[in-house]
Amino acid sequence: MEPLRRKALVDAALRAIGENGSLAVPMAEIARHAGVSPALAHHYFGSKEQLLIETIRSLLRQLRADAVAALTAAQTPRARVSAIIRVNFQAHQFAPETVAAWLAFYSEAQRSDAVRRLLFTYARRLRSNLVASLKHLAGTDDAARIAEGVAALIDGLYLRQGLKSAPISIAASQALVEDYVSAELAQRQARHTSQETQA
Amino acid sequence: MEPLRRKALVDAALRAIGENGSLAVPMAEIARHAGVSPALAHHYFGSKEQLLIETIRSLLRQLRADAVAALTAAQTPRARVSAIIRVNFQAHQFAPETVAAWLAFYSEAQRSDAVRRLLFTYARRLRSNLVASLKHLAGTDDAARIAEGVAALIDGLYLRQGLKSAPISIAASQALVEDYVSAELAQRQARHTSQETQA
DNA sequence: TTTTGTTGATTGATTGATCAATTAAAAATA
DNA sequence: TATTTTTAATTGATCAATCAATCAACAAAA
Repeated sequence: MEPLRRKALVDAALRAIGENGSLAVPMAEIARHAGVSPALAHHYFGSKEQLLIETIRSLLRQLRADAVAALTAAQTPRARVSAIIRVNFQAHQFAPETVAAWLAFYSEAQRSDAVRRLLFTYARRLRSNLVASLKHLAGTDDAARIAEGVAALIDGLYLRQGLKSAPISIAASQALVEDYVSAELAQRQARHTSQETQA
Repeated sequence: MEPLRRKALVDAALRAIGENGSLAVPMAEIARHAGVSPALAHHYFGSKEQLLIETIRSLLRQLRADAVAALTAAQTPRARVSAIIRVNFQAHQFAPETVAAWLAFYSEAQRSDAVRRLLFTYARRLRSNLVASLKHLAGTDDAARIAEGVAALIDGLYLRQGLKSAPISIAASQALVEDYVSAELAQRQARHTSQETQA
């Protein structure tokens, strides 16, 4: 029973948080979503905070699995970059409830060290993956800079999607990031070429 | 007394929210920051929600004033774009307490229509200002796309700053956005030139 | 019988909001 | 000016609601 209940409660927490747009959703509501009593949620997770942390872990685990799969399929460095971008814009990542949950977690990171560590670890891995691929396409400095830009763009587009007043679609958001990478690489290419011309 | 108290309470709310990283800060703590009793805060604002809304209004008002000043000083379209970017990266906008408050407000926008409307209005004005200037430098479609990119970049860099695990400085963040604009405009220029060559 | 799963009832703490009471300031009146 | 009256400012005390957490009790399975 235990693994079943744990999964059901984690899924229920994500759903409840998404619906509510806040981590301040009562344990009772989460438990109701999972079809159990509030007492049982405490029995298995000990505290609300622990359940929330497990919920974030579950989100990140899924994201990582998707990323690994996408990266394995990609053959060239440029394709790897696109794969990373694509994973972050996957449909279920952009589902309103998921976006709402992410936003709530980011906000919570300001108070909880544990949550901050989790999000930080994810951010580092994302950057690391991006830099590794970009290094084949640009110098170390440019790779780091572009990686930071891509990560910020993804976060920003995510945030704006969360406001629902989104002026652009998911596909357009993804295209915007792709375009950023292309423009930056092209600009670097041009700089490089002009330097050779000058020399 | 009334205007004095209102201002003191709004400032106190911003500070308390920033310190706490959440809108869930008790009215009593906000009142304490302002040196008055909790009852007085209710007396002047009626409810906690109203005080929070006035607090956001105050933030947006300041930002708008800064933007107007910066835009007035800028002479060329490109300088206007830089001015808008610069204002958003002003030191006091990046103060930890301000970033924390912004994040909390974004999260709150998912629940409160009033808050969402306020943030949406600000986002629309930012976009409008950007597009107006960019139209002098690129076509309508490109202008809209680049404006969205700039806005998303600003939001994303802001978000990442909020996690404190910021790998890059404020100046570097600002430079990154500037570079995005330059790269996009250069890419457009290149596309345009090659088309002429082909023709 | 022992272990595991499960819940209803309850508790203790937090907190937004209210209100009667108090003080201080201002206005009106003598 | 002095006195009374009215208005504004302010607070301590308290209420009512919410909620995480606990626990004793019960059911089911091993």
